[in-house]
Amino acid sequence: MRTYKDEIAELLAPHTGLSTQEIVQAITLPQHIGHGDFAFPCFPLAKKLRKAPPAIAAELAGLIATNASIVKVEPLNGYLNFFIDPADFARRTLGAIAEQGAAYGSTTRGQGKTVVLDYSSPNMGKELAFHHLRGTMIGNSLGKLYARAGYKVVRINHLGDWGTSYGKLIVMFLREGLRESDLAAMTIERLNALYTTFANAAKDDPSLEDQAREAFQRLESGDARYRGLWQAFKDITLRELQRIYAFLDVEFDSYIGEAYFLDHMPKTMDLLAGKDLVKASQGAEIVDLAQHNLPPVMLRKTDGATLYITRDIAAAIYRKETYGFDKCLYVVDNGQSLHFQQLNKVLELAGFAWHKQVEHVPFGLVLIKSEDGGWEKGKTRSGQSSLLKDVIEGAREKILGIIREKNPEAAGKEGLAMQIGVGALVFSELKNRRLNDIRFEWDKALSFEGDSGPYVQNAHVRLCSILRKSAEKAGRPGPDRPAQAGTAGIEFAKLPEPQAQALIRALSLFPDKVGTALEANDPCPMAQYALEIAEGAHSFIHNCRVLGSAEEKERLFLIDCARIALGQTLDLIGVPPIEEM
RNA sequence: GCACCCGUAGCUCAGUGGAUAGAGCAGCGGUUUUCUAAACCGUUGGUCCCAGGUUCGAAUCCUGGCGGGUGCACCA
Repeated sequence: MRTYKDEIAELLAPHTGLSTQEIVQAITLPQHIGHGDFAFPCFPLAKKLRKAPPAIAAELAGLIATNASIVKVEPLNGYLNFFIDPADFARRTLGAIAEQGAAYGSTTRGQGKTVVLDYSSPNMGKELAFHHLRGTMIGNSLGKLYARAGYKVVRINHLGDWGTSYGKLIVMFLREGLRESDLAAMTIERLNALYTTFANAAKDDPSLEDQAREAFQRLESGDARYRGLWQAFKDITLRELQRIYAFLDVEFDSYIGEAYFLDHMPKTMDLLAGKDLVKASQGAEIVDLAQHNLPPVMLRKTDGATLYITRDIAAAIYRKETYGFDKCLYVVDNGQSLHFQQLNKVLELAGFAWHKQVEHVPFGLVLIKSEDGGWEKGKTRSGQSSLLKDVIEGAREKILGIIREKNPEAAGKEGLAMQIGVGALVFSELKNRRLNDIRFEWDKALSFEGDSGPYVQNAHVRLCSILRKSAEKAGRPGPDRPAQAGTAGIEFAKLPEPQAQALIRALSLFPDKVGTALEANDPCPMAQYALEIAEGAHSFIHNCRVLGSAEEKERLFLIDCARIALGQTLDLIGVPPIEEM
C-alpha cells in the first residue's frame, strides 16, 4: 500500500538526488503538533549541495507541488515539514483499519519463514513463581507479533525435566512412604514440598545427596519403576502449568523437555568429537573455548552424566532439523547470557552456519528482598519467592473489591476481576524495556494506578460501551460495529477536533509500532503504544460527545476503529481486551 | 580477574542518531444533571552518572572511568 511517506519521497526525489527509499528512511514525525504531519531533515544534504540546511529547506519548499493529500509544505529549522489534509488522513487511516479489521498491521515480511520461540520453560515438580511471568509473557507477545508479520511461529516450552533434582524427588517420595497408589492424589504443592523436605533432611543426613544421585542414575539407565514415577511427576506438573497458562491465555505448540534429548546424547557427543572439539579435563569432557575468551563448556561430568548445555546443543540441532527455522529465539533471563554465548560458539565451531539464527533474547532479573534487606535474584529452588498463582489471586481479590465498589451492576464480576488482575500484572511486566531489572514488592506489584493495565483496559471498555449504547438507543441487537460496513457515507471532514486528530494520528502508527517491537524483540514499544491509543481515546471521549451529536456517524466510526486498534494492541501484548469493568 | 545488563525529574520509567528531553506516581490547582471519573485539564520539578571521541547534529554510537545488578566445571 502506498503511504504518505512514499508520496512525499516521490515528490522530493527529483529535487534531492536521493532515491525514494533513502527519503522514506529519512522522513520522521515532527515532535510538535503544529509543525506538520511528516518532516524531512535537510541536514544530510548540506554538504552535498554546499548550502545551509534552512536554505535547502526553503528552496525545496518552493519546488514541491502540493496536491489534494499533501496540502502544505513548510520549511522550519532546517526541516521540510509536510501537512496532510486532515480529512484525507482520516479517510486513509480509518479506512485501512475498517478494511483490515482484526488483521490491522499485518505484514508479509516473514512470509515463508519460521521462527522458533523458547520461553517460560520452568522446572518440573515446582510451582510457577512470580518471576516466571515475565519471560512467559514476553515470549507470548513475541509469538503474536511474529505471527502478525507473517512468520510461522513454533512455541516451545523447554521443560526442565531432567537432572539430579528428580533423583531427589524420587528419594523423598519413597522415603515418606508414598507409593504408586498415592500418585492419583498427588498435587504440585506436595511435589514442591518434597524438595523442601529433602533440603532440610539432607542437612542432617548428607548420604541423601548420594542416594539422590544414585536414584537419578537409575532413572537415566531406564529403571522402569523410576521412569514411571518420573512420568507421573511430569504429568502432575503439566496439569498445573496448563491451569495457570489458561489464566494467562498462553499456549505452546510443544512441551518437549530436556529428557527428550537423552537419546540424542550419543550422536551429539559423536558429532562434537568428530569436529575435534571434545577434550578430557579432570575426568570430565569439555569443549575448551579459551581461544574465544569464554570459559570451558562441560559436556559430561566425571560420573558420565551429560549436562544442561549438552542437551541444549542437541535441542538446537533437533529444532533446526525439525522446523527448519529462520530464527530460533531463547527468551531466558539475562543471568544466562554466558550459557547462550557458549551454546552459540559451540554451534559455530561445530560448523553450523545457522548458529547466527540462534539468538538469546534476555530479560532483566526479577529481584526479591533478601533476609539482610538487600535485593537478590529470586530462586524457586530455595523456595524464596512468591508463587505466581498467589500473586494472581491477590490481584484478583483486590480488583474484585474495586469492581464491587465502582460497578456493582456488572455481571460476571469474578471473571472480570481475573481478566483485569491478569491484565494489570502482565502490563506492568511489559511496559518497560525487557532488560531492566525488576524489584518485586507485593504492594508495587498490586498497585495499578496511572499508566497501567486497568488504564488501557478502561479505554477499551469505554469505546465498547459507546458502541453498545449506540445500538441500544436505536433498538438494534448487540453492539454497533460501524467499521464493518465500510467507509461509504462517512464524511471524514467532520472529525476536525484536536482530540479526534490526535487519536487518528495515534491509530495510524500501529503498523510501525509492530515493526519497532519486532526489530527490538521486545513487546515494550507495543505496550507503550497501548498507552498512546488509550490516552487518545480517553481524551476524545471526554471532549467530544458521540451519541446525539451532529457528527454521530463519523464519531462512531472513529470509536469503532479505535476499539479495533486498541483491542488488537492489547491482544498482542497479552492483556485481555475486556468490554466491561 | 573475565563476561552480560542497567544508570534520564523526589520515586518508577518512556525516549536509542534529529527540532524546545516526555509520561505516571508524589505535590499544588481545577473539571461530572450527559456515552464507565479506573477519566479529563492545568501546574511545580532535569549536570540525561563523569570524561574524551565520531558526526552537520549525541540522552542515543565508540573508547575510558565511576556506581549498581547478575553470572563464570561436575545444578538447570
